[in-house]
Amino acid sequence: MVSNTRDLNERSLQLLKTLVERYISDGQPVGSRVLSKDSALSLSPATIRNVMADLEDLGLVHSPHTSAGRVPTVSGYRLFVDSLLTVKPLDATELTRLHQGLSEKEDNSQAIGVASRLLADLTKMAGVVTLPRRELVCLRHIEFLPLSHKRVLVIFVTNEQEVHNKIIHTDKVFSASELQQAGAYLSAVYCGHSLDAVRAAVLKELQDDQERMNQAMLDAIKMAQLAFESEGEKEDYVLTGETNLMGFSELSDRDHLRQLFDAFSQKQDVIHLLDQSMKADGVQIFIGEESGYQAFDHCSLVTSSYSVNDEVVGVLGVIGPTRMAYQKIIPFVDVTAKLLGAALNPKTTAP
Amino acid sequence: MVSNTRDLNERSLQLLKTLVERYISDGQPVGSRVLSKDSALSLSPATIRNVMADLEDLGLVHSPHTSAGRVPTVSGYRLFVDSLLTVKPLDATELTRLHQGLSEKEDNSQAIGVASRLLADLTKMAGVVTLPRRELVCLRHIEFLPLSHKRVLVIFVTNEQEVHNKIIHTDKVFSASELQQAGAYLSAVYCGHSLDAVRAAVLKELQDDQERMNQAMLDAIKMAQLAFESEGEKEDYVLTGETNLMGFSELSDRDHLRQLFDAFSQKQDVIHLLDQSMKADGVQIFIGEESGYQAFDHCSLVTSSYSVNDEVVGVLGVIGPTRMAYQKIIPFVDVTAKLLGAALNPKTTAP
DNA sequence: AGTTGGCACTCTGGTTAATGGAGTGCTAAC
DNA sequence: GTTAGCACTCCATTAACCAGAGTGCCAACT
Repeated sequence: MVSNTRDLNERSLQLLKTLVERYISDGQPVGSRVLSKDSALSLSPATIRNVMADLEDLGLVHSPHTSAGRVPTVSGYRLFVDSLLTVKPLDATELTRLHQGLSEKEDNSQAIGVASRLLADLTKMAGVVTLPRRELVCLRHIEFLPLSHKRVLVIFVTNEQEVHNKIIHTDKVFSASELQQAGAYLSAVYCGHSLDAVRAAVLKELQDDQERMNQAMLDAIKMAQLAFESEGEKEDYVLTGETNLMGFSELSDRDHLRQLFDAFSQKQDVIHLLDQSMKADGVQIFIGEESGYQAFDHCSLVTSSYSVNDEVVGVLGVIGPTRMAYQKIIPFVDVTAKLLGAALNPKTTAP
Repeated sequence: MVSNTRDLNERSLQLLKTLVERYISDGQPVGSRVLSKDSALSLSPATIRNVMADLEDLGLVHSPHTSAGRVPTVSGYRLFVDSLLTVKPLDATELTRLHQGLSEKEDNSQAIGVASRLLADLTKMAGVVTLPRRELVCLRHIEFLPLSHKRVLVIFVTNEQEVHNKIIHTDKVFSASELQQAGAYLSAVYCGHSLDAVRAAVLKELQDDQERMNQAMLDAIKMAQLAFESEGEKEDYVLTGETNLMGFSELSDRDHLRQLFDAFSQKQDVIHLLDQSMKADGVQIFIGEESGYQAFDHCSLVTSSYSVNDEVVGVLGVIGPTRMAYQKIIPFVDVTAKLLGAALNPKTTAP
């Protein structure tokens, strides 16, 4: 079961490679005869059958039934993408479409949407892009509006133009003008800092001795604390082209499909998965069950983190059947990530 | 092909009714024998066959093949829901769940989401709720923030706590304080008016002689015009439980399913359809092809508009296979709409 | 020792035929 | 107008069969 490159000679690897390539393009179990013709090696089908038996022992390929050809297993795909695969450069039309779509957008969230759509349209699979991380984003403006029942509406703007809002509950009733002052004060003090930094600073203020602050400042700080606490949880993503997945026979089973779409609408599992690939940079791949989520058992996920100002802020990727053209998808996801990073307006730098 | 109640005697209608009910509950074409037993009328299967032949001539039922029972056609369903159906009252547990879920929410958009989920969960089909109409909503606060390149970020708050934002392009560059003044001015003048009213007032100002306004006021008005123009287009809805639809055998065809889900993600057809039912109040039903959208050919849509302060502000409904339990769904959608209307915080009344 | 041709064997997928069941339409009798 | 009876049609399931594809293994070859 150990699938290590060292266990196998050059020839076996070569054969595994052509087998995977062939299976990816045809979708049919591939037998010894076609493999014999397909591979550069000139070997008879019989020899190839011997090799196949070895590969099967190693758990790299699998035969659906006695007289079918072989199909790559998850480990087979893994070995393929890790050490065998030769990436295909993007073709020109795809590249131009990417460039066109992702040239400077005036609106970041628009760029996210476009990226997701491009991923889906060009790969004919599902495209997913996470929204850029909040913590790394910097505060530009904040204000408060009074609501009824000791509730306050917080509106804050980050980066160039992203508007967020939240309702907080306060201890006492504030007048509109008090709230306005608080907003002005906080805007003045914290503009240009990242949300992370603001959160930290606010906490520190609250712990420090509060002698030197007047009541209004203290109230403002308290509200800021409420506004920004646990603001990190609302991660989200834009998913496009889910319906493309319904076309694939390997996913067309009703139950699988349903599990998958359920996962999409509950979002949680997908977010976890994407989060994982945020840590590593560069392209990351989850093949079939590797993801650990049952819903994705028959899917693969090719992701790449994207960065603004050399800082990883999000992840994007493609979801499709395990049998996907990794040679093309991998570079494709890679450059899309880079282009998206470039397209996003850099955050206004902190003073 | 004319399916008019007058063309048919009581007995035929009675039989059609039991046929539809039976088909709804079983999903099998219903034959003369079962119908003979099911109906209160004591008629022999042979007699029933005669009646069925009549109903078939009228286009109310249809036989999948020579020796299958009958299945209601779209007109059959239509006649059923229009004149034959006896509504089933909601059962207690459903009612309590609705009440619980839709008791006063602090956040309107939260209530919308809950309503959608309840519709989906309790019917085991897909639930949809449109966001409340913007035009009827009243302005509470507006302000402007400068962006680069003559762009301005508009943030406005409507009703109690809904925050909207938009980027507009201005003729000249404004400073932050100019923009702040403009916001303050507009907020002061137009707060409490509906967006519709504001839009109208702004236009009027621009057409009137502008002598009595200073430049700053004029700029403010112009920006308001930009901010509110064509703001009506962004209609949207919350759809839940789409995946429930994958369970129905009549929709499980890959192509149909895909069309349907495509329609869901493109939204526009669904919006059109929902818009239509916004006009009529009370429950509205689209059966199969009646909707006019191919994607919904095998679906039915039961909707009801919901109102706040006696004004229709949105629509909600359930999407499922044509063969759905209309007797239950109709009252269900009806009360959900009423409860949602009640749950939504009434808009702050205009002065 | 590795490679190859040959051959028996297995499994699939499609086609055909046969059978039973369900339900109809029609006719003739009530 | 209603009903029983009957012939007929169509579907679904099962079994049988066949051709095709591909394997595994053995014995022969290099």
